Amino acid sequence: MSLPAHNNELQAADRLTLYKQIRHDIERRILTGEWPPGHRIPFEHELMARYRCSRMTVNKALSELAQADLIERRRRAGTFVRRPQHLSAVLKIADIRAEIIALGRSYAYELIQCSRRAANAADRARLGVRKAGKVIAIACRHSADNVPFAIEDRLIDLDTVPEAAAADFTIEPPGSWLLHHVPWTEAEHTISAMVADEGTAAELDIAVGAPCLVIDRYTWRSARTVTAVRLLYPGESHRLIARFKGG
Amino acid sequence: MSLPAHNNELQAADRLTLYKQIRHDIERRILTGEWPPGHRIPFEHELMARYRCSRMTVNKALSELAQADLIERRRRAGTFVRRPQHLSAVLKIADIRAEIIALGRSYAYELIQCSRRAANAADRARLGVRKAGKVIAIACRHSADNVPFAIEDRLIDLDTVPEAAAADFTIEPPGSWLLHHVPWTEAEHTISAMVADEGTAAELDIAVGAPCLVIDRYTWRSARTVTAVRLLYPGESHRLIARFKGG
DNA sequence: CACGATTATATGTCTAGACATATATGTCAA
DNA sequence: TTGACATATATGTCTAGACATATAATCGTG
Repeated sequence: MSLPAHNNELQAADRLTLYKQIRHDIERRILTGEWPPGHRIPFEHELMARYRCSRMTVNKALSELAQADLIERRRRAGTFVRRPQHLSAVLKIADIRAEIIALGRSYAYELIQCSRRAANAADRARLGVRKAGKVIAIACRHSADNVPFAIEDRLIDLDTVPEAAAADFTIEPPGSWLLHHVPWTEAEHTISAMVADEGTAAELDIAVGAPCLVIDRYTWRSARTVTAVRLLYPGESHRLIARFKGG
Repeated sequence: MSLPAHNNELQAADRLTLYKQIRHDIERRILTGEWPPGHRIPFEHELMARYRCSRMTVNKALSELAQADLIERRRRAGTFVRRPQHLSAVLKIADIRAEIIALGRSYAYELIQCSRRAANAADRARLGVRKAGKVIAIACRHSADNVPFAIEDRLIDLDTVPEAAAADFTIEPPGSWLLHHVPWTEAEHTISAMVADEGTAAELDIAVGAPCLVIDRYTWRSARTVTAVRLLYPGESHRLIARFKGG
């Protein structure tokens, strides 16, 4: 158990670079429970010997695991497997048009209403701005295979995104337009449920009183409000989602 | 503009380490739009000169930004600001007990039903397993300030988690127990909406026909099913959530 | 025994090199 | 014009050191 420790310790393919092999090796031991939470991972100098490499290489592997919250590193004490405090899922909310097309279904878009106006009190509250600027208010509907998929009710702050005044939202959904014209924003999402009132039921072609999933998204870009949107999905077409990390 | 370029280029506090200052500096330029999507970030050797440091230091900053999908690196071509393809939010689903306590509200837990049985067809479908093993089926309710907060309907696979047979779910919520005894699982979430039927309405103390948010979570651990749970939240107590990255 | 000062040590960051590798681009021939 | 080939170059990984820094453990002292 001494000579080619290299090959004994690693079971990943050789095509991976060394630090990635180390990272995956440690990740595997954590995820399978071989090293449970609280377990002290071998010191860097021990891993150097085990994998026959320099400390920087070991450090790169451990740094990435620490960044992913799988391990915790404490000076002088060592490196420990973390206990996940909360489930954490990555919720991917694609551009609806792209999402439907990616599902291989036909996409249709209808602009229900679009107006440009000075922000009223309700608009300002929704956008979280104080002074009265101009906004675009949009209502539209996304359909997949000619069945209503979601309705969208959106405000765009024209002070932040003046280019939006020139966009043609009869052709392009505002979400898609924004995604391509106002990149790298930050957003806050709130998810809730509601029952369809008469107007909603008509727009989504469902029964009054049927459940709907609501996603409210508020988007900004370095301290300036960009847009606020409410998306309504019929409850049965259950919504997405995905991925891991957690206990 | 030549001598202490160091101080000209960076505006972050000096207490940060150099590579973090570089990372934040570049991140800021991307997030404010100074460097829009597609923009080529200076080559590593240019950043070395700009920040007066070695290539490894620049590389560490850029590697982290690449890991966060803010930039894309292509050999021979250079490093470019990425266009975010989809909104991506980190949805943190805390242990309900911990979540309520963290909100400063009083937490109460009631076990409604708990039984141990051989998995029937419905159980197997829900857990995604083929062979018939033993399961624990649990129904319980979480309350905040004596108001129903969520009801939980859960199956635990005893083949994967035999220790669960010894747990006392009259005292500890199964989610909390699992979090502390079966760490580092993976999970898939589905979010949808439904209206309360009679039973649900009674358990959540809401009206029949009121909206509910539904989170279905399926949890596994290295190819073995751990648990499947359905959480029902009254729709008004809108659900959480959070954070950024996206266009 | 309690508590403050000292020391040892594991991680955090950084350097100045090196070679590997993917690929954009230019060159040349068909 | 096009396709095959060679070349240049930016990133990817790695090394063998160095010093910094936080802190666990130890030692001394009251």
